[in-house]
Amino acid sequence: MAHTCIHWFRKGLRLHDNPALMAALKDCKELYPLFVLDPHLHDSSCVGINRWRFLIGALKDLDLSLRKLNSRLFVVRGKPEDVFPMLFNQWKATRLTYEYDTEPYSLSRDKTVTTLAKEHGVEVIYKISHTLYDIDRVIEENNGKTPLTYNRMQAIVQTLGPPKRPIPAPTMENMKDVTTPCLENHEKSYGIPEVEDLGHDIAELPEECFPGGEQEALRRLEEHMKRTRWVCSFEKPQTSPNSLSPSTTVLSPYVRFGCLSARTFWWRLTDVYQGKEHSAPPVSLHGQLLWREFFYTASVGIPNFNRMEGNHVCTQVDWDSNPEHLAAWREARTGFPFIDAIMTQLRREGWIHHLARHAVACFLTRGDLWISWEEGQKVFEELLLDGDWALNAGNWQWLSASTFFHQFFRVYSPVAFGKKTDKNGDYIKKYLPLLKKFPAEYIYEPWKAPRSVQQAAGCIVGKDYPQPIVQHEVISKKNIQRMKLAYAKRSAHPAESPSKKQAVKRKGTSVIDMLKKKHRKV
DNA sequence: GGCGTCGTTGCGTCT
DNA sequence: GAGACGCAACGACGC
Repeated sequence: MAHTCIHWFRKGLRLHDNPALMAALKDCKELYPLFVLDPHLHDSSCVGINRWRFLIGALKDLDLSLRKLNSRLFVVRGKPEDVFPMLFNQWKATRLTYEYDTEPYSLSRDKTVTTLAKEHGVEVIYKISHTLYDIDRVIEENNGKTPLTYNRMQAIVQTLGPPKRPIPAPTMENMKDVTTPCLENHEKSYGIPEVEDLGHDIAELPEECFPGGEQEALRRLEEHMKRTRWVCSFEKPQTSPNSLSPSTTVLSPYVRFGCLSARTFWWRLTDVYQGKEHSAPPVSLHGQLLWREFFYTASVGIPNFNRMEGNHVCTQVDWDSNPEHLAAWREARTGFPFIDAIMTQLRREGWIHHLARHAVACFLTRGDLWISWEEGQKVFEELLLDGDWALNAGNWQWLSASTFFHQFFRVYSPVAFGKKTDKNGDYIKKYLPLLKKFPAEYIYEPWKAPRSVQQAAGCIVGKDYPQPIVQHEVISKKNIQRMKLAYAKRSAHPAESPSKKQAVKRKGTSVIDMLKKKHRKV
């Protein structure tokens, strides 16, 4: 039987390494490539203008690639549970394909849509291709426990072997019996939205640094893979958070939207490494992909992963609620030029270096402002092009020393850290031109400059640029003590403690182990 | 259960 | 300029 198939693009905005799309093309007579603008996911309150533009770029690129295969992309607005019953009927669909996703919202959404599909007699096929591995399989391999360290993660992955090889994009040969019924008013009914459609003010549209789309992703990948020596010697901690142009690949937004397949990236790196001495995880580029896998695994295995409450591995901390401080951080007016420059770059370009994220995240949480990592998570979710649910939640927990990382006395200085890689403060001057004329010795702490120096620089601290909102030397020491207290409370309540919890869990499974042993004896 | 080791990327000071 | 050390001492994991 020849199928009428809807392939539902969500993440996975690409043609290469797209097994669900290939499954759609099997025994297919009519193909409807679909993207649903879901109000739950595509809302201006949680998607910043840069991310919205990136998505639109990715969709336009996808449509362009589909046209080359005599097909088109259909964009439909609405809740999936409303959209699909309508489309199943209208298109007389017999099959629905999509790429599996592990986010809690995606899981519940897909469950609902699958039920609806069954009610309409539509077969559902999904494939795993967003992550290197089947995440459930990773947890299973670890005896059902979620790995909480990278080392453990590496050990599991070792037993699983290398990830599957990516598959090529469909060709005209795959499409020879397939048509996409398109009407003349396709643009009107199923067109791709424009940037202004989400209600952002396009007059404030910053310059686009990282255009979305699969073609750009593959171009960018190849551009970097040509740099064999750089790839082989790549060590993340050695790259600079405050260089004037990115010191890393900036492939993360493309991997996040699935414009670039993680497996394609992985195996392309393997090609480059072939026969050469090269760096290794956790610091290598392979290592970076494994970090992504690590946080995806944690996000699947740990309930309430994006929250402190109800998250049993997360240290419970009595964070302050301080709307003024939070706003100052978000709006780049903390009075610490290094922090403010990073937050400016984030808002303007949608990407900041990983270590820059560390600096501002530590500052917001355990370092200085003592504000919940969940607040930071929201801001990153909105502004980062690569804002990924699992990675964002995982890294915020890491940096706030709530989960995974526990050496809370290692605090990033908003003054000293940036100096290590940018003594003159060129990065600060790029993003905060107000401070352009400040001499290098005061650029990280302009409030220390004598009045005459401030006047000569044309920028008075307290008038043109804010006073620092906290005294870092004093407050960071105090916060280490507060962190210590939070940890003490944690170990005082064994049920809340992750290690004890795991122990309880182990005890629970030991019953099963006993039963197993008994079974073996029988 | 106890103990030792290790942990992607801190800072400031000393040599 | 690079490396070692004290800071005060965390949890996860493995044996």
